[in-house]
Amino acid sequence: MSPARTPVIRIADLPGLVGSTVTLSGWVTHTRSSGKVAFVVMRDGTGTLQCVIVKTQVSAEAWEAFQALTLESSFTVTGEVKADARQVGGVELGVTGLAIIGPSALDYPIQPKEHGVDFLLDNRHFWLRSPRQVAIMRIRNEIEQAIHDFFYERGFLRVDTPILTAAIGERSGLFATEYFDEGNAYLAQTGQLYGEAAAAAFGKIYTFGPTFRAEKSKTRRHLTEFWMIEPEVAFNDTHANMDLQEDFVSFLVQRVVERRPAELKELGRDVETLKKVKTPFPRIDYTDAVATLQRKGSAVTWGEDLGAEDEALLVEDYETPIFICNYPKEAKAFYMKENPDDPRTVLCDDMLAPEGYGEIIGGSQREDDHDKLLHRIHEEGLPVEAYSWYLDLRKYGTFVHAGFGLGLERTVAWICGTPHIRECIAFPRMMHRLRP
RNA sequence: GGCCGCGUAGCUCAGCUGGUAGAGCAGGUGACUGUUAAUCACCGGGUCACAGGUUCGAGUCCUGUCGCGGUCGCCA
Repeated sequence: MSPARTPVIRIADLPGLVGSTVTLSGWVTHTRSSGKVAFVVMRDGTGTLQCVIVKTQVSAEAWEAFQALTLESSFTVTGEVKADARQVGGVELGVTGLAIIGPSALDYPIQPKEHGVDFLLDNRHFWLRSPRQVAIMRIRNEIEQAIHDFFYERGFLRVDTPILTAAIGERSGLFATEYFDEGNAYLAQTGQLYGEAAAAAFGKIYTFGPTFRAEKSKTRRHLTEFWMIEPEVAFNDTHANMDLQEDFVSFLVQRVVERRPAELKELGRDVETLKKVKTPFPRIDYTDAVATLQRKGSAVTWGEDLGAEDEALLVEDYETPIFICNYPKEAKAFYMKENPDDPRTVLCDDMLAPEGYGEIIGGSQREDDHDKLLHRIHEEGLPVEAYSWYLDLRKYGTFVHAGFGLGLERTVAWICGTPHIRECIAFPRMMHRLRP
């Protein structure tokens, strides 16, 4: 036998409850007092609510409880829901009772004023409570859900690939840790190679997980721990791969535009700009891109990877993301398939987001020829033993296949219009930031 | 790692060609019956990152150290 329970009411529920008396719990974001009338702004994660307390209409205990409320104290309040056009949700609460749950010490670090980003990140556990951060996290959540919906509806299988791996993947920095008698284990930089094995088992797969890069990158586009989504599709070539990428990214953007207008407004994001993100996205051959860049005054020469400045120059003429395809072999990873039309290049693409947000996707058709792949592994000086199972995929029923990796935080940053990627994950990990 | 910049009150910052520490916000006390980062009055609050140097005198100039940020490279 369990006792009768009343459902918990949240601030977001209140517009439908005008005229009724409700009890809510939450935290203080702000208090104001004019002597005998006082105002407390409560937040509960679903919204904010102004609670109006008139001294002559509440008990002495409730009035004293109000007096003792400090910023971020948790409290329970009872009152009548009243329509009030001046309020954000269109309602306020005429308080009849108020009790403190947990008082908040007077030195709560985040005040209703401007703070520096570094200070805010030191207090990330509190910063997350602010309306802007709540909006970013809700949009991130919307994007994550949309990713799962997109692939589920298309018959993809989600595969969770290992985070602890033997050295495999790309050449960039690895985080190492001792692993029993097996020597070092490394935190995964990509699930792709496992994704390729899974694609041969299930046809269409995607991974969704954390990845780790130990480079000492100090830019607004880098984290040491970030979340990556890596689809891999059997029998897709590089063209089908780009079709999937543009369908995917435009789906994510339109989903946020449709379902999260309030959050975009909170962030001051221009929705019209996002609405322009429709397929097809321009596909620019690397060789043509270099020519364009040289015409624009860049010093790049054929064979070099494109720098951040070059990418910005290319993107400035477009309102959608663009693809840069078929880079020189030397600039790209060993597993990318040689371009049969120009063996100096590989069948790959980078998707560059507009407005200077940079690369959000890197993709390629994979090398499916056993001997060519083995040759590339030798060329890169990689340990062949570590890749034996990966080579086996080409030995036992090799298959044309392609895939890509989407950086979640970069995508969230672009869609939200945030200046820095570090606001786009709850607890960012960077070179100089391991806590909170 | 290269280059550029920053470090002054709990927070955001000002502090000129060197002259002995400031504002706003936050906090405390009081006033106010409709405020939206309310307003008004009063109050407390500092090893000017650290260590040297120049100088009669250094927050300010010089050197070094530490910490941090931006940018580039690496990539998503």
